[in-house]
Amino acid sequence: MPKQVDHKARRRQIAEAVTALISEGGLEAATLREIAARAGVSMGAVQRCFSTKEEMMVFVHEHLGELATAQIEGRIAASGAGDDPVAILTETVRGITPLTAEDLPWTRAWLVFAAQAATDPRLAAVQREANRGLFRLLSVLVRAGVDAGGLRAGLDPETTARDLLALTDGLGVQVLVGVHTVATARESVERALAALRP
Amino acid sequence: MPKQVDHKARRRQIAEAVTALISEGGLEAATLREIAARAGVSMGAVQRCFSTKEEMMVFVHEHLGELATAQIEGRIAASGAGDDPVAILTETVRGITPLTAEDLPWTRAWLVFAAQAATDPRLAAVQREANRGLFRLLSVLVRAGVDAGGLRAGLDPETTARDLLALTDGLGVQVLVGVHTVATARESVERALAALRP
DNA sequence: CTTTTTTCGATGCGCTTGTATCGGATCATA
DNA sequence: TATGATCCGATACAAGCGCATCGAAAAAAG
Repeated sequence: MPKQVDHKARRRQIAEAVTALISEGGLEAATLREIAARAGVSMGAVQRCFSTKEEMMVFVHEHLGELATAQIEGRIAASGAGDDPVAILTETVRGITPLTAEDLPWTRAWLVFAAQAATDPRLAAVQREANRGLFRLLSVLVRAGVDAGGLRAGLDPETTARDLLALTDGLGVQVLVGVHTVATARESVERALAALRP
Repeated sequence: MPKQVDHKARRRQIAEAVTALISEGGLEAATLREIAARAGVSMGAVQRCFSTKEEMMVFVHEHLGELATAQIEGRIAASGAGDDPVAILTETVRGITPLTAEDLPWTRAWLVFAAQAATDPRLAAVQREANRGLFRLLSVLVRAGVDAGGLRAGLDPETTARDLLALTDGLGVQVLVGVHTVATARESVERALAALRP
């Protein structure tokens, strides 16, 4: 048997390089040569991990989604939410909102991918599925929260979930554009969450 | 004197071609050759209107902003709002929200430009100024509405304006991604506006 | 009708991109 | 240690990009 390399790890490593490049200089800055240089590997290594660039972009998109999921789960665990649906909902919403300056890089990358997905059918499928998954999660949490009495009665789960997603996405855009700051975004999302409680 | 062409009109014509191409295939679809073909002129004509492509993109960005302004003013005039700040606020917010399927093309183009502005300092200045203008307008309208009694007392003008902008931007993203539809976006924005009234 | 100035459409150029190719280095196995 | 499959890094290549150039066409002025 010949030399063995950890493909999974390498793909992640490359995905992080792509994310960093995109958040700094947009899609056009993410060329194969720049990606290889940033990831610290050769161009040939990148080509062996992804047979085409489109396949790479799909993977990066999915990887970004997984990072978001990890961030959310980390928040839930760290907050000791247990199985309180309201606490889980709170941390989930916080996890997808730019709350500090450290969140700006992935927020920029997320915006670029969202724009790309709006005009590219293949990425649209990935983005759509990720967003629908988030939508379903929030719906379930809102319904459970209402049933448990932690949220206002009469709250429609799906409407509430949709509006929460719209708010966090909008905050992301507005923070990047400079109308909102991370501080006002934080206040805004806390106010929206507080308004759901009885 | 030699042949004369209407540069202003041509620039608008090219800007509309660029917007259409971007809303169909993203930034990468907007090459000089495609733009010229779509606008029905030669590549040389495009080059005489804009000395560089970046200058063209800035103009297109500004043009998109002017279209939005025109759409808002058209709504205000058509609704017979007069000088009622609440009615003007309502039509302004509606004007920047994707309410029907016809709004999807410019929503896509707007998202692409927002993403581009997040990573390109020159476009960022344009986008930032446009958004701040909108923010100031909404702030003034909210303050006037509160003073006139058409909006809830105790409403902070700047906070309310920021949140309205975040909502409309978020609705744009979510509609394009497929979580919201134009119908639910319409309901959502009307609900948000209704919540401001006393 | 001639002249002159601007616009037009086309072509060429240098550059960068994504992808394909290939000899040599590398390491588990026999 | 010899072997042979696998990975590496560099280079080659075609395509497409934005931009520059140039002769021909067109129209107002003499």
